[in-house]
Amino acid sequence: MTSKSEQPKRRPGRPKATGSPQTMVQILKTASFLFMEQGYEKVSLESVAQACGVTKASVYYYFSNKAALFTEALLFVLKIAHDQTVLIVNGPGPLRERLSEVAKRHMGNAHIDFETMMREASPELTEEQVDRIRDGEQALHRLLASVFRRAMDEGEISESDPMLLSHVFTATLTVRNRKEIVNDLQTVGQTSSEIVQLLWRGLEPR
Amino acid sequence: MTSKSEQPKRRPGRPKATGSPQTMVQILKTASFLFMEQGYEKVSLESVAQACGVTKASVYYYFSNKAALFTEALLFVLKIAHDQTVLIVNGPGPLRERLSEVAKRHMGNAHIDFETMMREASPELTEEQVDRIRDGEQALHRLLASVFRRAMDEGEISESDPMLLSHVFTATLTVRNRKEIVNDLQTVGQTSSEIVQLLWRGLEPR
Amino acid sequence: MTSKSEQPKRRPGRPKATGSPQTMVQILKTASFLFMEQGYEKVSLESVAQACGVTKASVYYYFSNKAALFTEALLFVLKIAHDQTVLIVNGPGPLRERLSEVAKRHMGNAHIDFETMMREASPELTEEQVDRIRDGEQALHRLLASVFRRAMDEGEISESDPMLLSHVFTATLTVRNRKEIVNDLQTVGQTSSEIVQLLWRGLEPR
Amino acid sequence: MTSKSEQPKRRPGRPKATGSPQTMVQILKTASFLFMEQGYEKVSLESVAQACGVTKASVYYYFSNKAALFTEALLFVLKIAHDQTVLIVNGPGPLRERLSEVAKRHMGNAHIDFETMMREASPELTEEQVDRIRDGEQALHRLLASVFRRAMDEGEISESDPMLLSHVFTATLTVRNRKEIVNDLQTVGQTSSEIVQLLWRGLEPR
DNA sequence: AATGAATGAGTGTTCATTCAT
DNA sequence: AATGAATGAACACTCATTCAT
Repeated sequence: MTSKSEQPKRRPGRPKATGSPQTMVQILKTASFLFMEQGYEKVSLESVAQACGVTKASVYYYFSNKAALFTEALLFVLKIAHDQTVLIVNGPGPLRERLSEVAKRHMGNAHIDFETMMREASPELTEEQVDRIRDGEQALHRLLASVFRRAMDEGEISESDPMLLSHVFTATLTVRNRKEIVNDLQTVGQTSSEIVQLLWRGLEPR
Repeated sequence: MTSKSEQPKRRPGRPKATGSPQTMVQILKTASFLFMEQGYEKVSLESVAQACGVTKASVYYYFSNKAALFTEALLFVLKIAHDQTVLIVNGPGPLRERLSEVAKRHMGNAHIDFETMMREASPELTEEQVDRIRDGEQALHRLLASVFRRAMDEGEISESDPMLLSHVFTATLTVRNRKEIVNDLQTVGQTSSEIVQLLWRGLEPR
Repeated sequence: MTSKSEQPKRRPGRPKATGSPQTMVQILKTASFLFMEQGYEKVSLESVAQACGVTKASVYYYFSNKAALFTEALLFVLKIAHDQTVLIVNGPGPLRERLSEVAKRHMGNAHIDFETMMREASPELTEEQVDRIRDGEQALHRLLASVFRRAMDEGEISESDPMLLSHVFTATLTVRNRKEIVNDLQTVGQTSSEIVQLLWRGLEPR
Repeated sequence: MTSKSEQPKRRPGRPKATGSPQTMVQILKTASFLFMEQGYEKVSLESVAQACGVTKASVYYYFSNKAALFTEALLFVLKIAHDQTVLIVNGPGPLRERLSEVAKRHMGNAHIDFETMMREASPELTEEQVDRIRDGEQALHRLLASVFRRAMDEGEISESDPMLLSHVFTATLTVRNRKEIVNDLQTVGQTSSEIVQLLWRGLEPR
């Protein structure tokens, strides 16, 4: 945001970034939603454009190709998810309730498995793009891991690999995609609570 | 009416060429692998055919269209997974070790989130096809749920919804898709053990 | 039907002609019906085979390819039409009534315009095949023309080119394909009578 | 809200390139010709595209699918035929000569039987598309019927069903497709005259 | 800043045809 | 006499991408 106009043509990093942010943000939001809902292949640039009320060519005006749009869109949602999560985990109350809250948030947004989407999209992305997305994802996991680490240090939860714990925690949340489960239990809120409770107490009787 | 009705009525034409189901099974196996690895859209019938060393038209000889092939392929892997799992869960030893074994098996096979794949493919499948796949999937979950149910009855694990438990358990296994995790820990075997342990003991300190 | 077994391999003319006539005739009849109903392209050999309860390969056993089957099928129906027409035109009664009868017959069978079908099929036929069909068609027209010729000689109808007359006569019969007309008038019989009357009296008032 | 609402709101982006409808009309004309010559199935979009010097994808840019192109193409020729016919039938001179003129025009254009083509295409068209084409066709028949009606009222021709008359009249014109006839008589003009004369005077001697 | 037009490469699907049995 | 298996060529259709304006 600072020294943008200094260099005449800065190649790496976020590519085209001129244009009224209005339209660009609109495209980004729409694309994010569609990608998270349908995955990489199923979303056509035509559909993104239509949903924004612009033409395909306009999308290309802001994003050099589908891979770039996908990358920015994912970084966009990861950023939001991260920010939301920071607010929640740093909030007050016992860890377990904060985790339930995080679970509720995630299960309300993500519709398709992140890993599966990446597996689908990776072949079309540049290495750099994959790395950037991975970084965004890692940030989220590092955030959760740090929370777990702290909780272990304070004896709030028992000892284990915090990073693995973060992955297991988020993996569990994909249960929300399974219709039978969520329908049976009616509300996302209830499901998320149950899952966290399950994870919290473990299988072993005590 | 001569000597025709004496013999078991040998059907005319080229006999079913004992080695022939080979091709069909070959296609089925290949398709299963590719679909589980890349999802529905990404797998082209061309690629399936090529991987089998036959032509696209040959695939159509055995399966009337992509949706049909997909359906049979998934039922194929679900059947195998179910059979494998039956063997393991009915085996000897403590539940926890049997679950680790199941986890190891699953993580060695499934590459992409089942739900995500179904979400991708559903629009192209007939209702009946979706139902058949769902049934196959349910069978697996019912199997696990019954195991959990029994373990609860015997006080081996603490009480909770066994079906939800089954979904959470399988969801956790998708962690294997996340390269960093599995790579860091080197072996699928170790990861699966750690995950089951995590699930077993829960987060709460005791 | 006579000196078939004399020469070892007689190439020209009707090609393969072994096999139980049963099946062959069945295929011929079925194909005739389908071709007359749907035209050349729309009829797949698969559909012919299925309608006969045999396999595609069996069709090939009797007819070397689609063009050959088409040719034989058309000659088959033309022969029948010719025979039927001979019976009618040589019958008793005034010409006008015999023509109405011919009209009724034709309109009951032919569903698609002969010329249009030939235009569709010609590019796939050999010159010889086209000629043979044309000959069969011509025979029908020559038959009608001879009838007209005789009627003119006897002063039963006024003088004109008998061959053109035959073509005009048969062309008029295609009116039967136009649903509105035939539906309005309810019966094929009535329509054919009306058409012949129209042709008979002409437009000019007298 | 500044100086925006003053100007007639010049739409952004590349203007409609005055010469551009060229391509669409070109495709329409070419398709019309090919469909009228070869029918629905035989015309591939590839061939249409090639004949226009564009790619298949360009055809799809203007027409959403083959059925749509077919519909527009037929409406296009029906419109032209209607307009031409209006000019002729409303012209001066005796009805018989005007009909000869109409015959000459039609026989110069239509190459395949309309009904047969519709029978071939209908299964692929939407109901609405079929209706639109039928409407266009009916318009032509109603036009001719009205001419006949008037002529009957004025005693110029003898009484009969004017709509049937229109169908018979146009059916007769398909004689032009039969090569032998038209070739024998050398010119379309002469054939059309002869046909109309035949229809005019009828078969019955006077 | 945004667009209409055009394209090339690919996808699922169909079908006539062949051949060993 | 009849068949199961396999194929190649075509076809309708989609989509990411480019470019002049």
